[in-house]
Amino acid sequence: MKRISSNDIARLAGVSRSTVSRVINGYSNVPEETYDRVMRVVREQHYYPQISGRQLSGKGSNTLGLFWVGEPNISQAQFSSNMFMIVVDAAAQRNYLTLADIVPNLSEEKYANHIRRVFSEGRIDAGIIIGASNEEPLMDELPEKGYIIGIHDYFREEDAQPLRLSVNYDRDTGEQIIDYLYSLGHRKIAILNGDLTHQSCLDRYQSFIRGMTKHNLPLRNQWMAYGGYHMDPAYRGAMQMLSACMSDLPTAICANNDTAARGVYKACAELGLRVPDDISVFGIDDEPAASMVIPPLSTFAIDTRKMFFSLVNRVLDTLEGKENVPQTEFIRGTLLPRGSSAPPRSDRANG
Amino acid sequence: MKRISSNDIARLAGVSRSTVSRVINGYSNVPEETYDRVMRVVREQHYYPQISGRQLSGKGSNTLGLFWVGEPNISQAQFSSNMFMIVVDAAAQRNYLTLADIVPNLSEEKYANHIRRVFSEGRIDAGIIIGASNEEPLMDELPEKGYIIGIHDYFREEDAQPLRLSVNYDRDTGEQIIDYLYSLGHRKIAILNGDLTHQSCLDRYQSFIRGMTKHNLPLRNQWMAYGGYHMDPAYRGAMQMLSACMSDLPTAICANNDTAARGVYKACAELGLRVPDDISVFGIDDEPAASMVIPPLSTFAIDTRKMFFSLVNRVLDTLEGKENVPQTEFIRGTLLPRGSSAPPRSDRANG
DNA sequence: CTGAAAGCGCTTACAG
DNA sequence: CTGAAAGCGCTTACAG
Repeated sequence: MKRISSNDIARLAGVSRSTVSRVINGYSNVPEETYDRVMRVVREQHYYPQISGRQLSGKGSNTLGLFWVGEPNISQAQFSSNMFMIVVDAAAQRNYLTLADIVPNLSEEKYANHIRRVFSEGRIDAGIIIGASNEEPLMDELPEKGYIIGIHDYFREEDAQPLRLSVNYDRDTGEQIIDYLYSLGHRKIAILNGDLTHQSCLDRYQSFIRGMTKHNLPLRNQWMAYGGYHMDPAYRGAMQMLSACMSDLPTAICANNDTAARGVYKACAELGLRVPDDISVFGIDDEPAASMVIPPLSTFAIDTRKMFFSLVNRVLDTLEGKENVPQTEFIRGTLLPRGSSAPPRSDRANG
Repeated sequence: MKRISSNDIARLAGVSRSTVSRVINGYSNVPEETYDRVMRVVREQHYYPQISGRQLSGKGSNTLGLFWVGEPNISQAQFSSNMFMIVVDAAAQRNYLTLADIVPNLSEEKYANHIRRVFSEGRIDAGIIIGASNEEPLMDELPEKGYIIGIHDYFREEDAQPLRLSVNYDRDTGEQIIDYLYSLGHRKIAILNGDLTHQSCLDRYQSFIRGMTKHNLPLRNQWMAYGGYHMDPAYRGAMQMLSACMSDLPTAICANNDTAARGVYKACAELGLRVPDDISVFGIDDEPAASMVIPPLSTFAIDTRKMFFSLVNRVLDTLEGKENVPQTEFIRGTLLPRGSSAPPRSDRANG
């Protein structure tokens, strides 16, 4: 497979490589006649300059990195699996290609090196990172080295870094859910947390607490547990929590996301607790399945597309030298009550 | 951001760039002592050679292209959205990065050029293509130009092309579904097709016909319609078909995939037809929601992961010069009856 | 075993 | 307006 080079185009068009380059890059100092002559040959030959040559002479790669930190097999978490395509789409709309890589974690040096390598080899102009914990040192190192990164779900108020951008979830998600459950009459509410080193989980947890405190609701240890992001850990967390307090059950339980809420459904079914008759269940995300489960899951809808378009656009703005690009943005979600939440039984009996 | 070059490493290690290159590339003719000295500096400096330099001197990019042809907003079709991540994962397992791009279609020259450009610029060593129709001329042009491509759901028996690989679905999917429905007692079966220029849809359609013919079942025009891949077109297709033959309804309806089957659910609900009491419904794919809808959807489970691992591995094998790599593979699926299919009412009344 | 040199395909001051 | 030349960061025959 012999590739055509700018030399071939130059020869065919009867000009020098310099001129070919000027035409390709749309420089102004080329007379129309020359431009047309060169451009015709370029089109005829389907010529596109080798990116390696371009890059070596100082141009960018027009490529956005996308690093997924975590399990690649996310069939259970439908919500996450869309993120990939949304980032590619957002980048494509600005004429960037997306170079994607998956690493299981960042704590092992070899995986962190994976990311260092992609930046260092000059394959990408900037990177999007999904799944990094808020304490990940690489998120300091990369921007310090001069690389522009955009991190999903990451917030560091104290030390801003001009080259580190992020996008975040509503910080009062938990409070909004508690407010709603409170308005239904719930006073005994349980929380199933995610991984608190992730900003959103911490925010949600704190915001649940804020809501509970505001309404003077009891914060009981046995009504708090780890549930994670997937069905299995949430199922186990809910089983353990609920079976330990069968004599004094909460009337509602809030999971860290919809997939975890489905784990709660499973635990409830197994313990003979009906949703929402015996216990109300809330998720977060509004993943496609949320409206299809029985009963339809009450949740807090997240606009993933909006989140990643905001992040990608701000990263590319920064890369292209735009000034005053906001470093982070909190994308507001929407409370979306469905059949899985109802007034607690005692209330309904009374009213 | 000043990057370190092989020159810097050479200087720090007291050798020439040639030797640095030999060490980096693991050539055998380097004494251990030299190797260690250079490698220590490489590690200390977190040095990774610029790919543009490497590529220009004739090395590959270690990158696999991934081209998605179609709607980027696939929130409705959960099944497809996993494909992206699976390809990235499969490539990562073989130490390739994945360069992804989305184009709405291939019939417009500008989008076809998008793909030509990515290959031509030397960004990728080979490419995976999802969503190309079986008649797409670009699928001939690319391998003829010397590019290795792996196409999802593409089959051309007549003219094989050594550089064109593909992965395909079961060719008797439809027949297996018909066999099962027949065994339940169904004799009046309707089909909702997808886009017949896509190999799988054509295969499914032909295989439905084969099954119907085998069992001497009637092939009626009014029991065949276009339903596509998404809820809306399937809903419309089912509405139109069913409302046109209310006096002589089919007892079962087969959709082209699970998402389309959910459109059929919606149409049935609207027409007052109960699933499966009045009509059985079958999907294909076994997407996550299939087991969650009410009633749980009978379907034909596809192992997407297996499909794409087969495709990616064969493409990379071919790229790496392996001999006798199979050009295509048909990945068998599994019939998965659930609550949405049952014997037709007349049978149950009788039996 | 190892260095000096050529070459890969571009872009961009520089000179005219 | 345009060409010749230098330079980007690698790898790889070639010589020694």
